[in-house]
Amino acid sequence: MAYWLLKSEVTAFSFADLEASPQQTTAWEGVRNYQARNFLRDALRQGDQAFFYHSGMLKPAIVGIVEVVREGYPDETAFDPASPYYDPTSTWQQPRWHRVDVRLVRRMRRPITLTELKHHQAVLGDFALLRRGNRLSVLPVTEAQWAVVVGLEISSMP
DNA sequence: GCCAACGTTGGC
DNA sequence: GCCAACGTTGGC
Repeated sequence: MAYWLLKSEVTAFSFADLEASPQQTTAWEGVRNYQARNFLRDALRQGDQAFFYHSGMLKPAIVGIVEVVREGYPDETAFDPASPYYDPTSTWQQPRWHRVDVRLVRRMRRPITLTELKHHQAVLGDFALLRRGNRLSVLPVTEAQWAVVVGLEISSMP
C-alpha cells in the first residue's frame, strides 16, 4: 500500500463536500497536469490512502484522510463541453486525462497546517509538498512522512 | 491583489 | 529543439 497527498482548492471541492457526498465517495477529476495524471492513471492503487489537503485558504492544511476505492479510469469531464474541465483533445478512443475514486476515511482531529509541516521539515525530509514552487496536485508521501504527520495530529498544537 | 514558480504553447 | 510569451497555481 502506498500513500499520497491530494490537493483541492477549498472553494472547488472541500472535505465538507466529501462528507456530504453519496457514500462519502467522489471522483477525483479535473486534474490537467501530466505528472499528476500519470500518478492517477498508473500509480494510485485500490486501498492506497491519501491526505486531503486544502489549498487556497488563509491557512492551507491537511484536513483529512481518504482511500482509493477505484483505480485510474478516463476522466469523462474532459468529454463534456459544458464542463469547466472540458478538453476537446481528449477522446473516448484515446482519453488524455484520468481520475480515481476516493472514499472518506476520516477527518483529522485538527488541521495540520502548511506552516506546521514546514516547522517539521527536518524530520519530514524531502516532502514533495514542501518543495519550492511545488504546484503538483497529486503527490507521493512516504510511509515515514505519513507517520510523522499522523504523529503531529495527536501532539500538542504547533 | 500580488507575485514567484512553473507548465504549456507556438513561432522560428 | 530553443525560447519567449502567456496562463495557472497557490502562498502570502
